[in-house]
Amino acid sequence: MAKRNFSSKRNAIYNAVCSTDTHPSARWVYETLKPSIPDLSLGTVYRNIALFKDEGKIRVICNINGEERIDGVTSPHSHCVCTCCNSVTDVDDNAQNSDDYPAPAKLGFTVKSRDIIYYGICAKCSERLPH
Amino acid sequence: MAKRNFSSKRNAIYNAVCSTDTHPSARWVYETLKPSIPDLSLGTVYRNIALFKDEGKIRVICNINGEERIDGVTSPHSHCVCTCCNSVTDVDDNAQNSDDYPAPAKLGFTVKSRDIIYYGICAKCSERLPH
DNA sequence: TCAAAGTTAATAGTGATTATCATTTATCTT
DNA sequence: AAGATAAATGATAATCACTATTAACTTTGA
Repeated sequence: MAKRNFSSKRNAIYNAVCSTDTHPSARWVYETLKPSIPDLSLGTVYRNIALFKDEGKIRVICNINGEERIDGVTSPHSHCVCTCCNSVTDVDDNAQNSDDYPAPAKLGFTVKSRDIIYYGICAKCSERLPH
Repeated sequence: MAKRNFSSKRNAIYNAVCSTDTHPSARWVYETLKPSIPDLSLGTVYRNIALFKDEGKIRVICNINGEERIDGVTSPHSHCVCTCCNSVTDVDDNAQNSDDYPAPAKLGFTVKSRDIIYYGICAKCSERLPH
């Protein structure tokens, strides 16, 4: 039997993560919800994010400047990380359409998931900066 | 003109990183060198690792349990991260042999580098654990 | 020998994350 | 509706990786 969910704050946190494509940090979620839920505690945000991770409802994308960035979309796709503005954006990558990874398998490594991250400069930063 | 290097500790730290394929953390480097260099300070390890990063002599692979894991090999290759024992191992991946990433480029994203990480269970853990 | 530049140990500080715990809230009986 | 139980939370302190500071020590080149 699935665990029931008694908590409106938990829902709010999950919805906040899922309703953005910014791949937010825990602090972003906290600061975003705080105005509409004034008695929200940062600990609650961390606690529930940890819960969602365990449940597989969200995934960790990367760690930028010591902050973990998460994603509510768990279907396979890749990410672009801008080393200038620290934005994390989605990118559909044909390379993702595979379940077979011969190179790790050859080493006896059982692949559960694969992450591809492109590091570089996003479109906005390219425009803004001198060429 | 390249900055000169007057420091034997700096060399020891760089050599420690390069002479292992464990993709160590700063703490690992510190604890590995401490017996032979008793007056080594953890701050020195962090400071020099930051320096090597700036110089492009080492790269950051991932962040496991809050710890940054680094690699002295900067030529393109992928990594396997065991979610059981936290080992990080190299894997040669044909997918690395490309300089052209059409999917991010389509979004105006300029790719500087790409990281592929396979998450799963390493050979040792597979043997050791019940099937 | 000497001064300037490089490097360091020791230490304190920072910021993200986690643990603790008393309190509040929701659910389940009766 | 009321009491019992379990779930969830806020507030706070603690932890842990990492960074900054600073005074002392080294190396170099003159």
